[in-house]
Amino acid sequence: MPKRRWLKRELVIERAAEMADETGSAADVSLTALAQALNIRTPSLYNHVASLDDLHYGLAVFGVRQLLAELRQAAQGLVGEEAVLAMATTYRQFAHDHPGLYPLTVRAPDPEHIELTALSEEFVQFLLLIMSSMGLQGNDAVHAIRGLRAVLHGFVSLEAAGGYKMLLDKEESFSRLVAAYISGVQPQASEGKFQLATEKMTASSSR
Amino acid sequence: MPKRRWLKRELVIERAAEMADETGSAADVSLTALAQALNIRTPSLYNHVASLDDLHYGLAVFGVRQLLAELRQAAQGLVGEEAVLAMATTYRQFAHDHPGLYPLTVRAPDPEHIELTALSEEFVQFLLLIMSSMGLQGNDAVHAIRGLRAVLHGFVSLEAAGGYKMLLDKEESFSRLVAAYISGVQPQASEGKFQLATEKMTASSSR
DNA sequence: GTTTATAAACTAACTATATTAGTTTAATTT
DNA sequence: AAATTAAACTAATATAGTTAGTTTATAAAC
Repeated sequence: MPKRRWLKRELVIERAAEMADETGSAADVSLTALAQALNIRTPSLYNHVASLDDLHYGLAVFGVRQLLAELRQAAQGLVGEEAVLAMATTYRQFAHDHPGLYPLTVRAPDPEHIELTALSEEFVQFLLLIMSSMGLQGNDAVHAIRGLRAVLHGFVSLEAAGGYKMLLDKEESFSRLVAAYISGVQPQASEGKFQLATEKMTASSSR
Repeated sequence: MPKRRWLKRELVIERAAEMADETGSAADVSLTALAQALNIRTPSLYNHVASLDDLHYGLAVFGVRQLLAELRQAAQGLVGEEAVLAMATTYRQFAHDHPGLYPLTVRAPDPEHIELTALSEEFVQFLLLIMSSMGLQGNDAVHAIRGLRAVLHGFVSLEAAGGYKMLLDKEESFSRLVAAYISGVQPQASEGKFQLATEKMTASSSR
């Protein structure tokens, strides 16, 4: 029974990610179960992760990196509505394929966690680029990103929670939702496609 | 130290709800902590709840009932866009006021749980009524409900997750999102306000 | 090639949590 | 006043995360 040296943090997290996606939730990947899957004793895991929380953090990094990569690939070469639609479809697919990992990608990073914070920032920049191709810039673009993430996350997490039990086609609900949001967020045609990043004086007031 | 007889399930759940909203998560209301708050020993809780899961179920019922009541009151006497906006504001406020309870209101009920299932059905009926006042019926209305819940849940849960860290006003992001969704989901003016419940042939295709 | 150092495994033990079994007792009902 | 019931109790168990201290295979240094 040799003392292996090849077991790295990355492998631990990958295995945990697999297990989380198999069971559908990261919450029931216990250190005990993970250690068993890796053929080591539970306390040995602490050579690779500092705590259960740290494992979850590692899973979050792992998940966000993969999600961002897939979204980038999906939107590659596309602009405007097409880019948003492609991204939306891929986002939803990721949530379906990774029911355990996905929820961990949502929690905003503790500023102390530089790696995840940087990834989050990349994510925002990527979305800003897409919004720019939609003709949205400055504050408008930030509001639009917040809205888009809310739409996507809301739909896929309600789906995962078992909502939408009626027989009606969920894909159509999703595409209608995204379409409705896009059409509602698009700048007026009269303003020209590329406006400056100045704050628009819209009707919506803040309190 | 008398053996009290006044401690009922309802009181246990109310106290648990308070604690969940204080700490911000139902997950860290342990039976031990709850028992201490009620001045009883942990196993005594099992006279009122069957398990930790059952406690969470009780909290879900408690939360959904309260949420639905507040939404009904908010939408009272309003129709169309105004009703939707009032409901949206109240929904978000509920999530803010009840950070521990709110997430439990989202999980779709196990069909075995008749009480929660009935409440869920009530919820849908309430939303259908509002959609009807928006001129949406039949499948259109169901798609619209799914979308609206996604929008609301998505926004408030991202907010709770600590997203939206930029300085930009969150209230404005929210009102823009709801406004965008409403404008995108509204039936075309040319079709008349009350159309029949026939399926529209829209562009969106399902795969 | 032997020695040394290191990192990763191990065992043992502790704490906290949910849960079950069996007992006692106060409050209600007869 | 007696009998019943329900809600509290004590005691004990299983599982989870975690820490401390030890052993040992691998990698580095001589």
